[in-house]
Amino acid sequence: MANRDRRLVLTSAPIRLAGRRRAAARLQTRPLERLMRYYQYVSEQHAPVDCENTPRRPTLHVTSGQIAKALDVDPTQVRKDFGAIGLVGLGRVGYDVCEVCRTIRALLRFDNRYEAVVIGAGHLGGALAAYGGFATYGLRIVAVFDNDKRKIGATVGGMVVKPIGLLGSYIGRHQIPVAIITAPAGEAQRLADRAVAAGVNAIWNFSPTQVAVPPRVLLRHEHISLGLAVLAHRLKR
Amino acid sequence: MANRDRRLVLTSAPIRLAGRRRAAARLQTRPLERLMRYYQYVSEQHAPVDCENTPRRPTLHVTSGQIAKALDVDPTQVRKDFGAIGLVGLGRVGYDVCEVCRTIRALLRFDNRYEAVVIGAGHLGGALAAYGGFATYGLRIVAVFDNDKRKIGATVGGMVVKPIGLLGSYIGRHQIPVAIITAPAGEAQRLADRAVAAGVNAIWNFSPTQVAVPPRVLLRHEHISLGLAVLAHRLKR
DNA sequence: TAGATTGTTAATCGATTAACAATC
DNA sequence: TAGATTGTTAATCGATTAACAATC
Repeated sequence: MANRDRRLVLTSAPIRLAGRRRAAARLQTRPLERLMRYYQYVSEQHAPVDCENTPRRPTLHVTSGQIAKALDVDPTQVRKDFGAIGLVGLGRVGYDVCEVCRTIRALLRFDNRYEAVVIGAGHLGGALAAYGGFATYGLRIVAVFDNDKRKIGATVGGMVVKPIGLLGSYIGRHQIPVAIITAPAGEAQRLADRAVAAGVNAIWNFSPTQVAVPPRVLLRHEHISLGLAVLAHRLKR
Repeated sequence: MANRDRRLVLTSAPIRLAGRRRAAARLQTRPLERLMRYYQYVSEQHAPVDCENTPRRPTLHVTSGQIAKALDVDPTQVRKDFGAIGLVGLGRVGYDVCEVCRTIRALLRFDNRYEAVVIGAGHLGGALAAYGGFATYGLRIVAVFDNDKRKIGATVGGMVVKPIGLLGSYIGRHQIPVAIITAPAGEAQRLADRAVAAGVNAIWNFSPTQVAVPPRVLLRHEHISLGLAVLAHRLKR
């Protein structure tokens, strides 16, 4: 009975939105990453191509057990995470695949578009610039910068590499919120400083070193060698 | 006094090694990653070039507070992690920089050499193959495979791209323990299966999808878009 | 010595897992 | 109905933080 009341509340649009806002505000990195993994799995393995826009009948379902097994997490964890973002399942049936996808997309704001610049036109910078998959999550790379004369003017991921000298004015003029740093360790901090000074709100750092930014700027390190160290250590035991 | 005894024990080679083994066996992913970050920071910011082989006088020191501040962790955490791997500091002085580096290198077996193949000669595969930084941690990429005729025969990171058809025999003949997968999502599982069948002990997966492997095989996903989702979500609040 | 730093215990916090009634 | 699955509470576990004596 209490449960039934709750579902009624949750299907009422404005209150449900408020619920989502609260949940979003509270989401820590770990739960966020789990939601992301649920989304990847469910959208790839279970969802019909365009189910997010045109829900099908009969509805497809996925159980917490399926997700848990595929992603090597606890089924209870999945149900808890889903409950926390307002997803309600059906006993003996599971969760509506399209609703799962839609809810996570909305919560994580995949449909908000953000533009980014890549700083460093090396192999990794090129890989990121050329990778189309980020668009799914709302990120579009719009420019690539480098300070190597041999790279400036070359085409990377369909974009002409610009000199670092133009970085600040480009970010300012186009109000770019994200800078992706793929420069070598020795230059990462200096380049991050320039991007921050020009006004970015977030730094996504792929250089193999730590960079420091003011508290107002979001920072995420993508420590690739760190993953390697973990793998190597386990391999060597 | 108790402390003094402990230090004497720890400097006795065989017992110290046993201590390390125990510590290593217990290390979970999180602590391992922290140790790795400590190493990166201390070796980059504090260590003289070759201090691991030829310790300098006067000895350089680093405090848990310095490390904590730079890496945004708790100083107590640093001291605990260091204590757990047998590092002993000096009151009011800190930890011997070279000893920190040497101990972590030994514990994480950076000097053990492991060979790896890259499967997928796209931008990301090329970036990994060309990146020299992995050598620091013991990984050497020795071959790159692809099934695209336009890529086979091309040179990536100094290596000639081989056809996927040769993957199994190459891994078997050279006893390659690690396969790095940078193929598109749709092919990742099939390629992982082939690498596993050929005998690799570990899969380092950069494809934007989950792959499944038998329990005997180590698996590490490097979920790059996952980092993006976290960043984007925080940016959008 | 005085004061900064370590090493360690205890307290807190949060995340994970177990258990099970409610549900379809 | 019977049985699989959800939703939720309680218990466990581990990680983080606080506190402080010992140390240099």
